[in-house]
Amino acid sequence: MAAPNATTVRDLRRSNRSRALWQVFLSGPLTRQDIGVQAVLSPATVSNLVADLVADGVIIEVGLEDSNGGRPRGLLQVNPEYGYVIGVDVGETAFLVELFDLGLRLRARHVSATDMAVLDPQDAISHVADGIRSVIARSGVAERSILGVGVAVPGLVTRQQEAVVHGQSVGWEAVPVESMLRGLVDLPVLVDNGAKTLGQAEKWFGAARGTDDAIIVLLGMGVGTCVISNGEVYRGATSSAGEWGHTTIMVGGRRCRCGGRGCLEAYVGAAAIAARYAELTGASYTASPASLEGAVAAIIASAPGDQAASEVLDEVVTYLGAGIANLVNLFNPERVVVGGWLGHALGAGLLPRISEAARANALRLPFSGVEIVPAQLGQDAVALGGATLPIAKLLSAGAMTVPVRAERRPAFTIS
Amino acid sequence: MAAPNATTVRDLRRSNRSRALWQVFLSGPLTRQDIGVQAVLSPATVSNLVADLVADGVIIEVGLEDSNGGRPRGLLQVNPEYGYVIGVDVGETAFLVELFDLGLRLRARHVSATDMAVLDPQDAISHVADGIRSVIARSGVAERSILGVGVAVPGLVTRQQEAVVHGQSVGWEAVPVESMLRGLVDLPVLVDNGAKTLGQAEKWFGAARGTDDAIIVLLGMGVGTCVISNGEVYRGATSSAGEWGHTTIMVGGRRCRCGGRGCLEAYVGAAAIAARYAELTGASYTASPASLEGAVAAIIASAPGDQAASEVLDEVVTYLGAGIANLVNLFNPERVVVGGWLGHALGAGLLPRISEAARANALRLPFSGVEIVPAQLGQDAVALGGATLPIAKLLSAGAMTVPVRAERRPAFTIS
DNA sequence: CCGACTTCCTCCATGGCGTGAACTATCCTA
DNA sequence: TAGGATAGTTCACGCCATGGAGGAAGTCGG
Repeated sequence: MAAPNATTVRDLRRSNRSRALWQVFLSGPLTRQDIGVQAVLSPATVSNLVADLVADGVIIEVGLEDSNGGRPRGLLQVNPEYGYVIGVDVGETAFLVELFDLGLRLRARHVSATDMAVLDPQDAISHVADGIRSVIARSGVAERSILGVGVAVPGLVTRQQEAVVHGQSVGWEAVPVESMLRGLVDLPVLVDNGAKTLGQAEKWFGAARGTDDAIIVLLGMGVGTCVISNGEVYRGATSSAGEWGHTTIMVGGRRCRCGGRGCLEAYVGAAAIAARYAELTGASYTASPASLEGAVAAIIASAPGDQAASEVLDEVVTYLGAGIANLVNLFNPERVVVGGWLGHALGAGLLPRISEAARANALRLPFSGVEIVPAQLGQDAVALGGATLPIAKLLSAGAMTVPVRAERRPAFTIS
Repeated sequence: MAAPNATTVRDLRRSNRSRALWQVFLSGPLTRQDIGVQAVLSPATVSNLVADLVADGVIIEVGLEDSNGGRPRGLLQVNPEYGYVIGVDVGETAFLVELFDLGLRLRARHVSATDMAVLDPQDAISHVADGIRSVIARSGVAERSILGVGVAVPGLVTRQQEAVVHGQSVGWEAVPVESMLRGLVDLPVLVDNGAKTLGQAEKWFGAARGTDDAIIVLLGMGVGTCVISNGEVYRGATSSAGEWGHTTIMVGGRRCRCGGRGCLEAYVGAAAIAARYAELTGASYTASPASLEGAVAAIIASAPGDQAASEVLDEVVTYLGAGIANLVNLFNPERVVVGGWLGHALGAGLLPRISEAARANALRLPFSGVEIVPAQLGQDAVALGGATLPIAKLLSAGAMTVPVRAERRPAFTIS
């Protein structure tokens, strides 16, 4: 994970520290020997690094492993009290701000119901800042021990210098969330797309754990993915990779809210399901994001007996299967995780059928190496995912206080 | 490019050697200063490394840069005579074997027309081996100075221990090309999918040069891609990523030779174009791979006046645009390169329309950062791409004779 | 032709690093 | 309580990149 391209012996040290630390964080508690094996470091080096890390308070020794005739192995873990992180979920109907320790135990939470439709970006950000101040106060944690804030937002996030959010669904056009928030709270701020943070949470703690090539599919109002490649979130050139919902699955097909035709989301998105059901039953349909979840749940529940409902779901299975097959063909993952509130609702009973539909549409070979599984974390893990952003930064830096030393040149790029 | 995850100071040396060498190879001739800037190394280190590399004969000093009042800068280049590589294109109708020096200058070529349909894998491989022996003999190069053979094959390539080829279009089922060929020629053998080798060639020397996130789209009988991510070929879990031709673009659509329905290839593949034209004109159509290229060229040429032809091409533009848009949404590249023989044929006149169709189907933001350009290398670059495989291996190893030292443990993986 | 100057490159002392081998710590068993 | 086993630490060693000093190789003006 994030091998910090080392060129000097000092970089090497940091790189090794980082490797050891990642291991302990993700699969701790671990013995020194485990670290050596997993991070490919000699016992002497591990001992040396661990001593440093313990001295810095980043990791702590928690108990001993039982021995059978020899000195017992010490168990090492990241020190939960080393620092704290804040994760923010900027949702379309509510803001969720959560403060965690480094063990990802929730220490404080702040929820504010809001309607993004009537909130301009400036107001939204100041609500977020209020939430941040609130969880800090409530948790009683010293502000200087907070490592950073990770903000998950709906919509595309691009980064030239700072993260800028383009939230089509909430009417945000090039909102520089990162710098705006930095002006309100004096903490490191990291911004990323909600699907990507949730995906990272599933990768670290959920159904994508232990996989280096996975795709987390998120179904809800919108339809998105988080692609994990080589153990890291795949971003592409401007960090907007994984936009699956508006890929064309039916040329010239149904109209989509994005203005296009035949987008996947126009067939398997929550709004599409409700609209299609209404169309079949002749019911008058008024889309309201708030009631959508109940409406879709009702359709799924009534499917066994209800002709229209089961027809709608058949269609969802078909299109979703084709869409997942496309992902399998293009990305060749070893696991596809189906999540999002709609994913959970469908997954319970329909996953085998979706899987079968994917098999029918995918190439045999890539499909044979993939497993399709339900997500393990709920929608509330978006904020947790946000909190992973500053943690990833910490771990990749090896939890070293950055030495003040001018970078020689820009980053490493070929031609 | 391939930062060899260093953990010891020796690894560090090799890593830095590798960085310098990659730079010189890809953007040489270069001065020592250039290397320092691009690879982020101090002048002293560059000097040191270069001295080593020159002593090993890997790079050579070629001329001096003009000075204006100071010692002139020496220009460094990879020594073309340091070693030789062989690239093999296992095509469906011919085998092409080419021997290059490290400057990628062609030194010898061997072509053998063959019909894969009537050739079993064992025979095919022995033809390839003959070709390899032939180019070695013809070039007069000492066998021990040959660094390796890179073989580009049609079909999927998976690698557990050794590369195994699954070539649906040529009827190959799990053929262990790597070990078979290794039994016949005493050289390092590397096997990869033809689209990926061509893509790597475009990335190193062609239209994808200088980009870290690109997609090379290959149109011909089949429809495939090579995805470049972070400057390297994206492979996925089992190295079969990028299978674009059989992604569904039209649920329940036209039948495809893969057995599925609505695959992209069934709309924009060469066979589909010819078949569709025949259907519209009522002509009897007999698909023959050999005549296909001419038939499609004729359709394209006659399009301005021919109603049926222009209708067929309109359709191709529409579907291809949607397909490319899907790639842009999912991978967020900064460049899409359109190649393959059909790509060249279409590209000449239709690229603007294809581009426009892609724009119409892609999300605004990712599309705004992408340029769609024609490929610069022809289909014969598949063998050249094969030759890049052993070169990549050489460069990533820093052209160091591998020290015989037991690896401590498996590779670096998280949890 | 010669010195002054400029720029590039190399050499060297220094501080860091990971490593194997020797050594110490800590437990179990008898 | 001694002996054995396993875990962890210390230390000398060899290797590395680096800044600074100094050598190399040109240009330019006289």
